[in-house]
Amino acid sequence: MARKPAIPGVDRRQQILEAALAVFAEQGFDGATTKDIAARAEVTHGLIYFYFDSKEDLFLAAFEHEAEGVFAQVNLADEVDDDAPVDVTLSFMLTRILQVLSSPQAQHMLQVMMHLAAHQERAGGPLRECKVAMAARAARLTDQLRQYLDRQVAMGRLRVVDTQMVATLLLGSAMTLYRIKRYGVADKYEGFMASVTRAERDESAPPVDCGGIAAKIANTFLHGVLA
Amino acid sequence: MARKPAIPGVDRRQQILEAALAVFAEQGFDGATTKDIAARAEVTHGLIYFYFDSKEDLFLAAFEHEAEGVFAQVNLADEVDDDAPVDVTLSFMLTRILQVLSSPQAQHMLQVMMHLAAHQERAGGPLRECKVAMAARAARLTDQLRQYLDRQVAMGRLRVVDTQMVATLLLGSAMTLYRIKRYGVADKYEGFMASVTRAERDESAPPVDCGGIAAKIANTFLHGVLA
Amino acid sequence: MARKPAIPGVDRRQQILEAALAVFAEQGFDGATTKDIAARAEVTHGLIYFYFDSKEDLFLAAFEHEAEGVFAQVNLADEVDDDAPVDVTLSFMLTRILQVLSSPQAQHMLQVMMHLAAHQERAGGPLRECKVAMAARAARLTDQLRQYLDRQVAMGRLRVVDTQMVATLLLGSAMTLYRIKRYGVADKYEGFMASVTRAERDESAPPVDCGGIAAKIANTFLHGVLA
Amino acid sequence: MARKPAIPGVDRRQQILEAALAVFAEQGFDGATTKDIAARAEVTHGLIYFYFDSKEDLFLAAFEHEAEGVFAQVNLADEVDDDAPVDVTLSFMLTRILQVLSSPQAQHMLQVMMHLAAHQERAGGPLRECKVAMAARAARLTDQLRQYLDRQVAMGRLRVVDTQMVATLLLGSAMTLYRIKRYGVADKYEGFMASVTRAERDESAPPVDCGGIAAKIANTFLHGVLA
DNA sequence: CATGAATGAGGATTCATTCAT
DNA sequence: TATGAATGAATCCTCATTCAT
Repeated sequence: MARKPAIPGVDRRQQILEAALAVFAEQGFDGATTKDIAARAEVTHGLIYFYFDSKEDLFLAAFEHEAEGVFAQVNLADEVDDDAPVDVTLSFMLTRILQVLSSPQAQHMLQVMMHLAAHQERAGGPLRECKVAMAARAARLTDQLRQYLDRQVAMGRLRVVDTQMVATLLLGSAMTLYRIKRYGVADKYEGFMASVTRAERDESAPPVDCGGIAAKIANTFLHGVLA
Repeated sequence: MARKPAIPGVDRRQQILEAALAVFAEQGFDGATTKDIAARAEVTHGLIYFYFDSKEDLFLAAFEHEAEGVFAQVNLADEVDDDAPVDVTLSFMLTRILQVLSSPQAQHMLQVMMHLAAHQERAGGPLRECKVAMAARAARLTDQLRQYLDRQVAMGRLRVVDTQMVATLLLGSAMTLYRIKRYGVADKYEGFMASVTRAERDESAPPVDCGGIAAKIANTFLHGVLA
Repeated sequence: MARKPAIPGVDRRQQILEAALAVFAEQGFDGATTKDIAARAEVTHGLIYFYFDSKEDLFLAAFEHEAEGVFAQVNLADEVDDDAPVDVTLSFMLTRILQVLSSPQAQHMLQVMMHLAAHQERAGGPLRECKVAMAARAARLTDQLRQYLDRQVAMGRLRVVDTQMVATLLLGSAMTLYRIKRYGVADKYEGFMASVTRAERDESAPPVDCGGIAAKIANTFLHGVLA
Repeated sequence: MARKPAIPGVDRRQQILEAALAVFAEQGFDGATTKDIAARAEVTHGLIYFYFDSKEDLFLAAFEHEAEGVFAQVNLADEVDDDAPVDVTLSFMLTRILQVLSSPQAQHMLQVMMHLAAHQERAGGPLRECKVAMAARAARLTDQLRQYLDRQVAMGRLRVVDTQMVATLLLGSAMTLYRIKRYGVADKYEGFMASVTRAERDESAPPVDCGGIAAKIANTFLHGVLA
């Protein structure tokens, strides 16, 4: 895991990849410059083109590089006990996801995803495959959660609802709260759009209580808010 | 060479503003070029600088121009009947919001907001005030919803929960489902991130059933999913 | 002499001419913008092109407009008394010239002349005639002074010298000292190039003692500095 | 497309610097275009920005680059013999200065100085430091000459006069005559302003007789013109 | 006369990309 | 591998100039 080895010949490619993800996260694809990336990687500008064919190529590589690692860690299917109480299992799943998304690497990736999501035209190019790949990975997560819900419905533990929708809302809610906890403006501005509006640089933000968020969400969705 | 004020009723400034919002929505601030905007507005490149001082100025103007109009239409507080059944009122509120967000203008604005949300560094400049202004507007919505929830809790119609969080989740969920219905990839890729990953150009997309979405969300949050 | 009459219809052309000279004086031909000139003249940008064909045309007009007036005031030939003592006459002539150059109008003109003098290529265009016209006017001054010197040499009051050169040096010295007194950096930087290096905006500079400068120069040139 | 470091001995930066000085000399700061400079340097437009941050940066670099070299060659103090006859020493000093100013590099520099001198507003920016630096260098020259004069006054060889003024006039006169000899319009237009009005491109102008000019000036100032 | 909107060419600057070394 | 110089297209912006009203 030698990072930035100063000693030449070691993994410059790696350095570039990491720097690129960071810069793309902050500035977006268009806003990022290859020179910035080189500087961040402590590498000469030209070297980028030894390892990568183009800015786009670099973007793809940097993104997939991290995406692979991050998503490999989340596999809801393997660890689920269908017989455990629903609230426990649900909390557990959401906690797991939030924990993975909390890693610094995942942070950059999520940020890049937001840029990707915002773009339209540009995505007509090769960046599109990136979006599709992401969507697939995301879909896998939702699917696993939905399948769990389906089984619980079959077991009579949950009432008959649109499980696809519920799975989607559960995961979306987790993301929303996570972003607010991490970047959210204190009290006033917390809101559904705050999630979209706050994304400031604050690497040193306090760790988020993943378990707590997960539990609150699970409780709300399971019991509802009616008296 | 003063040309085409031929069409006298047409306000060039307006055309530029609208074209700008559309292009910024598609490409983001960095990706958009003033030339593209001019072309879209069917205006010469130079004219932009007659009306606006800079690309940034144009961005701000275009954004605020629309934001004002859009948010003015959503005022949850005025139309709420505290005595009506909770599910009716809640559905009504969410429907209202979704309807407003469905307008083409709002679409562009939302897209731009996503770009804004994704950026970090760039926001250090004058674009930041834009984000802050947005956050404030968004917060107002959440607040109104939360206050309604608070009153219902006081009336004993809802159990005691974190109303701020619930309000946030309700609005966030509405947004998520809306995006999926409108842009979502059919079955497979619908997922919590699909909301973030799909945002293709499809002006001719079928109208979204705002009332339906609202009702489903209200039902889920109110009653929970337990059997 | 109604200046800037606010009441429309009056001499807008005049206003523009004056503003143009001032701006050209400060910024040079290339540095000046027609918009700046319009603003200074409190006139709309477009109006300039009603009165003048082009920036160049305006430059020429503004320059000649003032040059005519200024140079008309200096006519050394008419007022010279060949029989008066040389030092008196010489002082008188130099004083006269310096006084004329002290007027605000002349200041702008001189400044513009410096810009003109500095340019080469550009002068290949129509600005060249401007330079030539100036040179002719300047030459007339030198000639008149030289003719006076020639007559004094013939009268045996001056020794036989290169009168053309002396005339040139006398006028050049007057200019040099004038500029230093008016714009010069206090003590340290006064120098032969200071004349070329200092030309700051200071409309409110104290009036220069034209007579004093003239007397000192006359004395120096007449008697020399040897003990 | 890295091309022509083919000619390895040629320093591109140097080429640009020289081309810049030449173009700035001809056109002034505003009139010069970076494209012109690039063309003159036989370099692509973009390369300028590899070596310099901006047009202004380039201007400063080009100017100081040459100024340093030129002024280093003129050091009146070192070579003066206080005991030699005044006319000899004075002629020597002026000759020295004129010779240095005759070099092609110095020519460009002087031209640029004239542009600088003519400007006011623009100088409010970073170009101002340029002017100040120049003024200081010029002042050094005058000082050295004045100190020599002071010593001669103390030795009783010169009468008591305003040595600062005389030094200034001597140097100014040298400059004036030099310019006239080099660029002056034949007979008619030679005059005190011709110095300011003529500055045409004529690289192939005949060499100026520095010694002759110097001698004539020294003679005039020392003995005066009275019979 | 006067205005202000409109135009288009050009200017400084940036940036992805290439290539000799 | 690695460097850094070099390229040229594209970008944002300015400005002289024009013209309908």
